[in-house]
Amino acid sequence: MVTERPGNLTLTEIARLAGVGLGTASRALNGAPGVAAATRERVLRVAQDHDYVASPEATRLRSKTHGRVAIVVPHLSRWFFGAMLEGIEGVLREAQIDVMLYHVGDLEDRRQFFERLPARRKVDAVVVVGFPVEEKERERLDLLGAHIVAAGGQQAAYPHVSIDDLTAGRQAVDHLLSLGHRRVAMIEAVDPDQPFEPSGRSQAYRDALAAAGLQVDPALVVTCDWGGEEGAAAMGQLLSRSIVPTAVYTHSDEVALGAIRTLRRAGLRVPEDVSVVGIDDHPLATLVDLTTVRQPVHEQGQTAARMVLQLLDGKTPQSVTTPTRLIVRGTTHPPAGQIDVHENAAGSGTTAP
Amino acid sequence: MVTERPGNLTLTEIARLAGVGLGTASRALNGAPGVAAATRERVLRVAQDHDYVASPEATRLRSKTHGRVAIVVPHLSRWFFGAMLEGIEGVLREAQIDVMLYHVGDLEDRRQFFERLPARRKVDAVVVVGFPVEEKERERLDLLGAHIVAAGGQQAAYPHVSIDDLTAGRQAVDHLLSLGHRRVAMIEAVDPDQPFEPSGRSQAYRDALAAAGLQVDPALVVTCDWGGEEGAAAMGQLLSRSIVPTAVYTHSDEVALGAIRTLRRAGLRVPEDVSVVGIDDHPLATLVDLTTVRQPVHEQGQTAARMVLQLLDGKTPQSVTTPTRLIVRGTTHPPAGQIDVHENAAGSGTTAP
DNA sequence: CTGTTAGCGCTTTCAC
DNA sequence: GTGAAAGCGCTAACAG
Repeated sequence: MVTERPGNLTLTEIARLAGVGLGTASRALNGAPGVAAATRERVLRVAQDHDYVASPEATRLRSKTHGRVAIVVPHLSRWFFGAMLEGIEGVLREAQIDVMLYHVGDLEDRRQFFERLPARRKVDAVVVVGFPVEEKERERLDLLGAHIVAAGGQQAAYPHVSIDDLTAGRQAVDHLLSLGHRRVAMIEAVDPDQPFEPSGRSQAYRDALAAAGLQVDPALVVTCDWGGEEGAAAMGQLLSRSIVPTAVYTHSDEVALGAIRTLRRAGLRVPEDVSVVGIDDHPLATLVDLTTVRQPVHEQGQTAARMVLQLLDGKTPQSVTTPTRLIVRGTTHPPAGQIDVHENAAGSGTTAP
Repeated sequence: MVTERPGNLTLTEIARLAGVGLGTASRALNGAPGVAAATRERVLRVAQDHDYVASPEATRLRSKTHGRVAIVVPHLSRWFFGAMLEGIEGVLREAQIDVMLYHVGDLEDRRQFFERLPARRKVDAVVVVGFPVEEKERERLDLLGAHIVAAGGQQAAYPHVSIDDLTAGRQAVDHLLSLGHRRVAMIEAVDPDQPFEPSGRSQAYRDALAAAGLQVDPALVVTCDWGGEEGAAAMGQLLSRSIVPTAVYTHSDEVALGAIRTLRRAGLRVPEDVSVVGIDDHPLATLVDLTTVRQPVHEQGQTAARMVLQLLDGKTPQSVTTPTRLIVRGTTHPPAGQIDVHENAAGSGTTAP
């Protein structure tokens, strides 16, 4: 419990205090073979007493490895990314690997990240969360000389884990269709801070309608930036058009919540007049009784981290697609006037404000 | 643009390629004085061409500093913590400082963190977010030999930034009181994963009632774990008691949302029958028209990071308390009938749509 | 088993 | 100005 210069003795000092050579001290501390039990014991005690820890810089300098991985995320305050981070960090921490965080909030941040590569020579692997890495960026990333894993985005280029947007979207739209809706609108969300990327969730809408023998009516589709307020505005646009939908499919729960607010403010009841479905199963979705498609985000994060571990272990991980599931709650309902269709909702009553 | 072994030449090699000595190369790259312009130019070009970056381990080994700070958070998927993280990371990144992330999700994680001190000898400072550090833990933290800053929690021990819970709570409760409410309930939230800490938000409730000349009725107070579902259950408890409140003060927006769901499911209208107020101004609050007390979380994060920068710069930062502000939206309203009290019939089947 | 000796890649005197 | 040399704290290879 002797502690003066808080825990920064050098190995050499520890060795001297324990009355052994530098090499022996090192071996003892690292559990390397070839040290007498008694000697090891003594060294360990001295180290313990002085709260000794090896200098990571020095250790890493020799060992060529960093024991660190970088996580690159475009957002930090959105639930999806937080949950992903939590999943990744959890298994990495358990493996005693340090996590470095890089936030690339907008295009400029992103450009800088790939140009400066601040993680350069600092990490053994990087996990890219929730955005597709472009060709040019991939070249830069190669310079890191680190393993790369993608989480929450389709990335043919790297081992990755994500949901199938095509399926998730189908689950949402098919649900509306099977309730009997025919005028199904879509609010498609794009991330304004990232390069445009054609979305599987949008394709799913077209596929679902086609499968049901319906035409896509451009008047029923509107695009907005990702986010609740944006979804609310988009719903406003939809309502200003000639044709009013009986159901709205949105790309995310946040957008769905915004849409619902607009609908209610316009005096429309949800779900009696208009049904709304989201994607994600955000923790607050259940609190507002939102029908949605659940994706296991935390789990995806864990899986991504395990893939990193495999990579560091010299193995080649398999990309995985995590399943999604429709969660029927109170914001979807057969269209007004429609005399009950077979499929029933599990949701309980909601209220208009 | 010559790149074979992806960006991992050593300074020695660069020096040789540039036809200069090791020392000169180092000086040139670091913008140190005493290098002929032409020479510096040449070295820079060679380095550029080979995508050279110095080995951080080697550099740090000599320089005794890490250029890294740790952020310790108890939650990652909750908006508050994500926003805080975003604020901190932003200014740190701008200062070219790397961020290491440590999640201490529950008591066990927390114990391990302080016992193992994984950030030991790896960071120049640590930012503790949203939880009070105990005496014992502080001793361990001292071992890090790093600067410490606290964000989002009252920590007399360290420079810190946070809101004043007493004030925030008062703003919420006083609002209800000023609307004319007299039967004001409180759902107080505690973090089940952290040691119990008396909350300023609870004290604010007592203070506000006292100031209004009202008694605290234990039947109107219920405690729950932090979170929406928990808030919903707590509201259920409140409704099962003899006396039904006309207004409910909750410690956070998530809890408020849960409470609202329960109220509506019980057939009570919000705000006509019962008013509800939260704290935080969660981004979704506006989408559900929740009256709340806003705290500038992102900004708190930025401030905390700037404090870190000052500390690293040898200065002594001043702790700061960020102001909060009541945001009146649609979930609060004067009590029904102000005069006539009994028309509530809780739990009956008056279910609105 | 254990002490000694090279470096890991870099920064920083110190001479020239 | 610039090169050579001395470490930063540690691990690994080498002799004892």
